Amino acid sequence: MKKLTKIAPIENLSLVDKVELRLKEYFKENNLKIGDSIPKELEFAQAMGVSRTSVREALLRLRTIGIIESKKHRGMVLTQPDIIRNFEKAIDFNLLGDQTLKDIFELRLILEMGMADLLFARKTEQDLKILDKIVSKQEKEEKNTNFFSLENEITFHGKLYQMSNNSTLQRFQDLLLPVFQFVHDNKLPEAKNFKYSSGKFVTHRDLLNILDKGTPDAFREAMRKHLEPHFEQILEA
Amino acid sequence: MKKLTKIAPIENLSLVDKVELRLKEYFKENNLKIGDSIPKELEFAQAMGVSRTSVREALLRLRTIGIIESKKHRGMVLTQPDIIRNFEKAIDFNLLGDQTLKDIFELRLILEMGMADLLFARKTEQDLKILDKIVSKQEKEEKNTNFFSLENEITFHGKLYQMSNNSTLQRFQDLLLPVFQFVHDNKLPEAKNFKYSSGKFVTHRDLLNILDKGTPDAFREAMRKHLEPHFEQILEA
DNA sequence: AATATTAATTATGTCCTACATAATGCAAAA
DNA sequence: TTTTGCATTATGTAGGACATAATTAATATT
Repeated sequence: MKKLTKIAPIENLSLVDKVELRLKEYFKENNLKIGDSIPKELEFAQAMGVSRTSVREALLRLRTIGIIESKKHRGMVLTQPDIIRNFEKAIDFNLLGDQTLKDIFELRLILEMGMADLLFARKTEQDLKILDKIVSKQEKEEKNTNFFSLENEITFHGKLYQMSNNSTLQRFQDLLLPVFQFVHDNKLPEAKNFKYSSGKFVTHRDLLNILDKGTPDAFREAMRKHLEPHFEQILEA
Repeated sequence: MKKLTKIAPIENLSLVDKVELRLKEYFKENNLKIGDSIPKELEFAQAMGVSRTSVREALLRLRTIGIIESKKHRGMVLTQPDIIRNFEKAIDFNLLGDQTLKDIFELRLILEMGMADLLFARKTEQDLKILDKIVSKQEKEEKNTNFFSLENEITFHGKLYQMSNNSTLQRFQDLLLPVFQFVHDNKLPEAKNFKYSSGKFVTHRDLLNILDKGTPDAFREAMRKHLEPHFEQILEA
């Protein structure tokens, strides 16, 4: 099919798309910040020469993302978008495809491998005590076994995320966990009775001891061994 | 203030919130998957006994997130949500607060520290050649200097993300980069003329050599040194 | 004068009806 | 068989009306 080189493409933005772009320009031109009030729906509609319905639909997009918040009688203000919220909804609707699930599973592993320096910089005595409690409880339940328990993993590692003192990371992990668990339960059928196949077995106790008295490098080495079952599965794919 | 224990809380979900919940239930009850068609706006409105406008607002939320896609004359289908898209918009509107920006800056570092195993598992000869070109070009420009260049960082590390073969991570990085750059340019005033303060200087060439012939552990150690300027800044805060 | 109550106003939330528009399907003509 | 024209379809847009929660102002009570 030969392209028509003399005919320019027709702009096919919908009216609501255009309104949204105009809103963005308006916010930038006026240097609006989080917390600032913005004009009313009717004011925007009149200024743009469109119906309130179209303005409403554009604003509704921004509301969904979290860029604005609206109150009856008061109007609307700019808010900091919650960058995790819509990720939550995607998961809630069970609409992530296999490839994305796999990506997220890997992303979780990458984060676990990458957070050592933050943990060492930000650990407190209180944190270590709580971790000790978690590990002691897990040791009682497991009794010298190498079986992999996802629930214990989630408890221990969840605490590590908390210790990072990075709230975005924590919120992100709250979402990664269900995905991780879903993939683990449904897509990796051999995982449930998994035993460590090679190398030294690194327990949560080992990790905690290093976190208490070791170095970030040593922690990374140990974490890699600890996560070996998962790495084995994804790196062979 | 003593709670009234005999009075049940008033449900204050808006009508559109309720419609959204019903839609979610409907999708789950009918086991709908990506690509499946869903009923028309009017059909939903009639079935739920609400106006088309309220259904439209609920559907518009889902459309914004990417859960559904609508076509004139054809109706709507379920799609895999693009989990990165709304993150893009948050950045586009310049509405992230300082704390979130800092979190994202750290998140980037964590990802860099964590991706070694994927790189080693998925590197190709082609990848290494391209990296060699990138590094050679950078070496020509720099000529035995320890100055930190953000642009070179972005080029080199961007290629690493690509090599991970994890599309979510790549898309995520496309977003992290502008934030990283913004924070670097605007929030870390000392960064522009930064020199390495301690330890052995690890270049992109060093990293590439290890990636070619070394181990993931060695790569992690080297990467940590390479990223020392950034880590210094966040870990002292 | 201070406080409580009521009324008025405000701006978003919801509803309804009508029409516009892009897209598909079908029938007729070439 | 291919092209054109028309009818139908379902989302997109418009405009008006009313509902509702929340704020402000006015009035009544103490």
